[in-house]
Amino acid sequence: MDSKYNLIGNSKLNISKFKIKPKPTPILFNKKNGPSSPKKIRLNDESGKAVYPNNSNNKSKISIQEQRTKLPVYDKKNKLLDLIKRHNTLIILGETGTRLQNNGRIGITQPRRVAAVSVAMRVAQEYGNGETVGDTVGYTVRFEDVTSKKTRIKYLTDGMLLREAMFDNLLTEYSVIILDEAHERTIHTDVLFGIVKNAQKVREAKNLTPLKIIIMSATMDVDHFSKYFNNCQAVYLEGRTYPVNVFYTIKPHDDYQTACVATFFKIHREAPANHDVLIFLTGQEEIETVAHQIRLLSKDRDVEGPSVRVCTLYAAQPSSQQMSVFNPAPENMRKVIISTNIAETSVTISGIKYIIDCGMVKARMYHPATGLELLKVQRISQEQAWQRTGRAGRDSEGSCYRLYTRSQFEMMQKSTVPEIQRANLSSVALQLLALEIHALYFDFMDKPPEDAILAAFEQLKLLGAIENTETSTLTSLGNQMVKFPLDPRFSKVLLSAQSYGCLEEVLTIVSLLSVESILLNPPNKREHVQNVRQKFCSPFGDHITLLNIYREFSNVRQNSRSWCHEHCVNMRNILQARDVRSQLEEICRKCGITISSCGSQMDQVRKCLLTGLFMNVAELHRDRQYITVIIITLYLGMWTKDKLFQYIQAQFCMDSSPIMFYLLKLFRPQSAI
DNA sequence: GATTTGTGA
Repeated sequence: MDSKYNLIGNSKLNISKFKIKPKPTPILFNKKNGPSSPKKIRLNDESGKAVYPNNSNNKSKISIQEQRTKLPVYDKKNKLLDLIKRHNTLIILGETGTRLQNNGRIGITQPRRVAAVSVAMRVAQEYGNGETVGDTVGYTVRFEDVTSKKTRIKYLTDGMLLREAMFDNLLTEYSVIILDEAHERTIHTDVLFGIVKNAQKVREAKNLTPLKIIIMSATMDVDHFSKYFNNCQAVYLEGRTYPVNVFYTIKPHDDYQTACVATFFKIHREAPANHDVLIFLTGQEEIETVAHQIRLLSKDRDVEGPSVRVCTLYAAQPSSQQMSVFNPAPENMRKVIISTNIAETSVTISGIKYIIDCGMVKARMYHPATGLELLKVQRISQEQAWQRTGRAGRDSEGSCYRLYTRSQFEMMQKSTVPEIQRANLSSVALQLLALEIHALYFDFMDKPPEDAILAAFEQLKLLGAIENTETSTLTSLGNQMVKFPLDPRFSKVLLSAQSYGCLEEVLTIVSLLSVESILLNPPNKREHVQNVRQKFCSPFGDHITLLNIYREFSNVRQNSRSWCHEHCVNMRNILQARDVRSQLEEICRKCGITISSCGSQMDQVRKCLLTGLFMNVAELHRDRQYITVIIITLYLGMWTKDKLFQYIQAQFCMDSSPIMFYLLKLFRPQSAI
């Protein structure tokens, strides 16, 4: 188990013969005796978890039975089953599918939709008997429920199980809950920890069918998990991966972009053409500039080595471009993929021999005092570093170049701060209140900061979901808000819409605001974008502009793909908005809310938006900066938030008010109210 | 004067 990463390799590099602008510092790497093992124990069969179809095609043609016997877990199957039978809560380190004879369903959660769906398909296939997904083995994710009365093993996203828990906090449908990928510590998994733990306890006390809990994780920090689950038993499953040589730089390099380029060409000169390289950077802009530099330099006559295919990979990209990273390069060509942390867990690419890790990541932070979220580039954790390293050792031996020193590595945090400790908690607080739990007293594995919880309650109070911040019960408005799979601010806007007579419009706008941006802004087509969008622009603000775009999109009868292309609209995201919209519409209908349109009376829409989004109101200052009114008043220390709210409402109703109406998700704030 | 890591209901 300790020999997963061997440390071998040559530390002498010489890259000075390459011309790189700005003038490159030679990047020297050290071979150091790092930790002999990373923080991960994984079984290496993930063929069922391929994120994209291309990836699953390289599944070999051997039978399921043969594949099964080759799994590292195979020999330990009986021992494992025995342990599961004997313990009510169990932590499994490693990765496995499971089957268990019992009454009631087995629920297995995954952080991502694709994983839930593809693992369910694989397990259904394993089950045999000519069954298909939806029979004994099924899955439930948003927009898609492929289960039946027969279904005994149900895969679902962690967010989905959380939603189910809100209507049945004892999870009576299930006799076993398996929380997979628990080490990822998504907000949803973290809340589920407390909910399943409580359900197990209450079911036992009430003499109901016992609930078995299995936590599957790839982290070594078992003690933390075990302690939380009343010192339960933990099992290690040994994995199988190939050794990866790890190198550190001799001295620190602040300019990691240049260091990336230099290191790439060092590898490029030495390695055979079919050895692919994966580079981790923090964001779109960085990726595009490094890609540009590598493209230019690789065409330079003085540069030795095969020709290069440069692929970029980040979530905002259109999916057609994303797919291209899976196409193998021709025989005599090297493929280099430059990616954000999307390639860390969500997208798995085979054939990677080399990793270049810049050691940084862009992370979302939440500032409770102002209620604003921001993205900040910061050092990765050691766990993350090992995760990146591991992307090389999947098919064969590989190497990882870390663009930081050994001692910088040791200074890094051991593990990533769980999301729940750095997020806006208003949604979580609302969901817990639906279970009559006050978030301040919830049994978190890692408690979020108290001021973040209080800020969430403050927000819920301003929205009218609760009467005071100490309460554990919701108002009737709050109870309605819980029904929508949305940020509480958006739920509030939807529920106000009826009285403004504009639900038709608001359904669209809220859907567009709750998905990733539908607007693509390719840097080389800036003028085209401006021209083609002109006709959608509304003097009433960006929300109305978005509404106009959506309306035209839904009027396009044929070939919406080319329409999207022509108008630089992200097809994937606008289709997702359409799905969200119909889901929300359905929920409204079930609540008996009538859907009416305000025609061209856009001030109705804007007033309605304000009922939930008033915290984002900002003033435009002379230096063209937007400053939220909340920040201004907090800074001046004059007003309470209640007073602020009244002020904004009063201002809004006047005609020539100086207040700007501005949201975080807007592409170009332009509208004066 | 300029733009956004990644998930999820």
